[in-house]
Amino acid sequence: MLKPKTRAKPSAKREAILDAAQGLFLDVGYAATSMDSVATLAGVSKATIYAHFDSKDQLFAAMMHRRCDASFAFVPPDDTSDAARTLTIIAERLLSLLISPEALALYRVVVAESARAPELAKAFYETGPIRAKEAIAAIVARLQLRGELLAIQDAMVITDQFIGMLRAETYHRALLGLPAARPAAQTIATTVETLVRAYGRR
Amino acid sequence: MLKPKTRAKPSAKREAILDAAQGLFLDVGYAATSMDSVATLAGVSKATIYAHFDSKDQLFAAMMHRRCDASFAFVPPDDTSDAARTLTIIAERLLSLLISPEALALYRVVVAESARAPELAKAFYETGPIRAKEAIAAIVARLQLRGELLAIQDAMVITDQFIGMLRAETYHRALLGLPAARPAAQTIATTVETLVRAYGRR
DNA sequence: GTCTATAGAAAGATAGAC
DNA sequence: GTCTATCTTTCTATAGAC
Repeated sequence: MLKPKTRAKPSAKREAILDAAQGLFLDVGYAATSMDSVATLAGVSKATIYAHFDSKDQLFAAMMHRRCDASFAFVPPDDTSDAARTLTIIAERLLSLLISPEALALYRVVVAESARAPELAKAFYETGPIRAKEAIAAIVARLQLRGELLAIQDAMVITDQFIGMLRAETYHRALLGLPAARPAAQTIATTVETLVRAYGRR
Repeated sequence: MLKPKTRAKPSAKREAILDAAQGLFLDVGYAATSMDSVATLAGVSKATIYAHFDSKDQLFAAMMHRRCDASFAFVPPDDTSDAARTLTIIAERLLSLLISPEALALYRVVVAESARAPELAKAFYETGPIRAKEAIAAIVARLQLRGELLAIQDAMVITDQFIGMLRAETYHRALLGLPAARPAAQTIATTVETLVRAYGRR
């Protein structure tokens, strides 16, 4: 048996358990989710859960990996347009990913558990945010090669600033469950403007 | 009796309870902190806690308010220097506040509980982040008045972008408990450079 | 205000039948 | 693999003495 238990072939009960665990972990958090409630929601017995997953921790980790794959699937756009147009499309796609209820809930619970389970936080970061970030940095680098953006700063740094400005207000408030102060479209527009002013073709 | 229980005069036992609650809530989270463990750590009986606080929720809220006052005391700098120098000092002070272990832990647990306790998240935001943000926006506005920064964009928007870029990588990784990818000083330097390139005097 | 003692419910995990 | 039943511990909150 080479594969670990948590990567076993999908079965109906196993998927039902993961679905239930996802709903509860993302809704009420790790500690407040009981294995009993997962069993009830999944329509199985608690013993069946332990037949598929060694512990509550491993169930949580399996749920997180499955959701990361689904929540951070960033689709890079064509980058044949000018900088402003390309960055705007990236911003729209990224922000709609980030402020989706599922992605927010996953981020909340991973942040909450990062002190208790550091390797989990690391796995999350490398399975989720880093992938989107590297995809965006590659596009920024190509914009620099084409002269659409000045190459006076590292593409990764510009990408970090890009994502940081996008997450500044809209995302921060959404993460705390507060109503938006500004429309997301406005945040996107001002972010792109600022980047183009700083790094756009002169 | 006008004042609510959670604002009663400080007593030795009450402070000990709050100290213990803070240590545990910030360390292991809300759900994983038991009233028993708070009592033991504070050196009091559990009944004494309930004599001072109506419930676990109210104990948490009292702890949060006390820590917000301590963790978000942003001291605005002189703003008689040029934009780059002023922004650098602000960035240094803000980032050292934000990535302090206490502020990170408080943010983690408030984010984690924001779905369960929305009014708590709101109180946190208004007692903590908003205060620092408005203090910074006021300085940005004065820099604009003095012509150190162009007034082509709202001071609040520039402030959001400023804070967003600062929190982008250093803070994001710190929040997840991951080692820093770059020194904070570098993030500060590139952030200030970008803002000055976009909004600095021509 | 502060304590001891405890009620009553619920937690994570397992034994053993099938 | 899946179930019922249960072990053992721990949880929030309270009763009642002082």
